[in-house]
Amino acid sequence: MSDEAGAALTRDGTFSRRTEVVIREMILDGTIPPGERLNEVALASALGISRGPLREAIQRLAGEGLLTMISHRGAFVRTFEAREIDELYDMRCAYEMYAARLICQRADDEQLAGLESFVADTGLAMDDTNGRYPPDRDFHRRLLALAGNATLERAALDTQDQISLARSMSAKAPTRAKAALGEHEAIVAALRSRDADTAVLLVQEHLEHARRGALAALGFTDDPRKGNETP
Amino acid sequence: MSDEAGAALTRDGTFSRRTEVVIREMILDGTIPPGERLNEVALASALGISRGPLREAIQRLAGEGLLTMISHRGAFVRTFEAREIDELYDMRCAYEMYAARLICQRADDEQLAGLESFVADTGLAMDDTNGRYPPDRDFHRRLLALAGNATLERAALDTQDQISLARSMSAKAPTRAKAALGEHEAIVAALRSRDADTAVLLVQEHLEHARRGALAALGFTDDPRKGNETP
DNA sequence: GGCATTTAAACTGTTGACAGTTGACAGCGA
DNA sequence: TCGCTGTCAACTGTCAACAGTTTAAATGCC
Repeated sequence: MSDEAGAALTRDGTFSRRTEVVIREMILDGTIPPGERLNEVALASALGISRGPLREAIQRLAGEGLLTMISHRGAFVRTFEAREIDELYDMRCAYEMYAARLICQRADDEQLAGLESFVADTGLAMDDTNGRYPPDRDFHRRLLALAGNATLERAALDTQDQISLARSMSAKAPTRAKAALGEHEAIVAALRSRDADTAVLLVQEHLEHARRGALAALGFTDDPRKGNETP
Repeated sequence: MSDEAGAALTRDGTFSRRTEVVIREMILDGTIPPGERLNEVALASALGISRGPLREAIQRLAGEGLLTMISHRGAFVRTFEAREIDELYDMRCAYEMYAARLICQRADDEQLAGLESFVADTGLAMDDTNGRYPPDRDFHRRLLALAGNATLERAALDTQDQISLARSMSAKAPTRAKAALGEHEAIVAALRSRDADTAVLLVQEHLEHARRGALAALGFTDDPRKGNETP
């Protein structure tokens, strides 16, 4: 990333796959902001490859929901309507609520202890974060990993990436760091006592809070299921 | 589909997109069975196009989980281990359990009445189906549509397609048609009375039955979370 | 005859060039 | 000045050919 673009894909593998990860990083970095078009000839020459493998990488990223493709007009970094963000949070709910259920069945105590100490450590480190809470993402990643379902984990991480991209449309940060930490602690406690119903409920409530925070930060004040308004 | 391959993509749109739907149909049809390789030059010439747009279609289908790509070896119609099928049923559970919850909140009585009459009609039509129950797929499609979340619906349908492909690895049909019908009726009843918790539970049980039936039909007898065995 | 090694065919990954489309700009007319 | 039209540059969609890898046959050796 700090390298020049052309040198960024000198490792092994096909150009197509390396290009995919480079562009994904550029999108999630903000190097290419939402709404911006990917000029194929410019991007290909910047990456030192031809348009063929670049286009293949673009197809895959579009399938992941990070790019929007319009016929004869090109690929654009995806932008999100309020409705779409709301739907993505539904997805997160579906994934993580079920993951919590799986964890109660499958995860061993050692794994849960690891998650618990992670929450404790990040709680100590969090003092003057001005409402930001960077470990939140990692907490959810670890949670999903403990469910022991690689398919579910990947799908959920893709959804996380889309939400992350959507949030990058606004510079406003969430302001509920301490609340989020407390909710994480409560979720872990429920998991440790293998209380699936409580864990699922706590995950749902936690994500509902996150949903409202995200929609507010992006300036979507109304109910996204009614009408749309741009910030 | 009944046309020759070359004439199958004469409608409007780009070659790449038309090729994508043609190949998806060929995979789900069984025209190209699981495990078979897609020979790019042969397939491209059969479709009357060049390898470029074909490869782009392949990338997208791989992203959907219908193809497996191996570097320098090509794209293969996906095959599934017991573990992967088990994971896919987890996904279905996550999607449809949450969909049931959303339906209880959002769907209006008219929509639920439509679903109810669909179940009633297919129940009457089902007499001598020898254990097969074709409307099952449509029931779940309708259920997902009523959740009012296009993102969730598409993801769930993709998972359905993957499961359908996995089941095509075996000719054995499920033998629980009447049980499935009864479970559908119970689910609809819970939805109509807006009893979210019951609906979610019934969906989960229904899908657990389907999971066991699928794994048994495919010859996976052991717990897929332990070891693997091929039928 | 069976097995390792070599060789050639087949196929994928990549490239550069061509063709059709889109969007913008200049020019014309009201 | 505003709107319409025709033209043009830029870009995407597509193609055919080249290069490197894999697979399979063919050869040689034990």
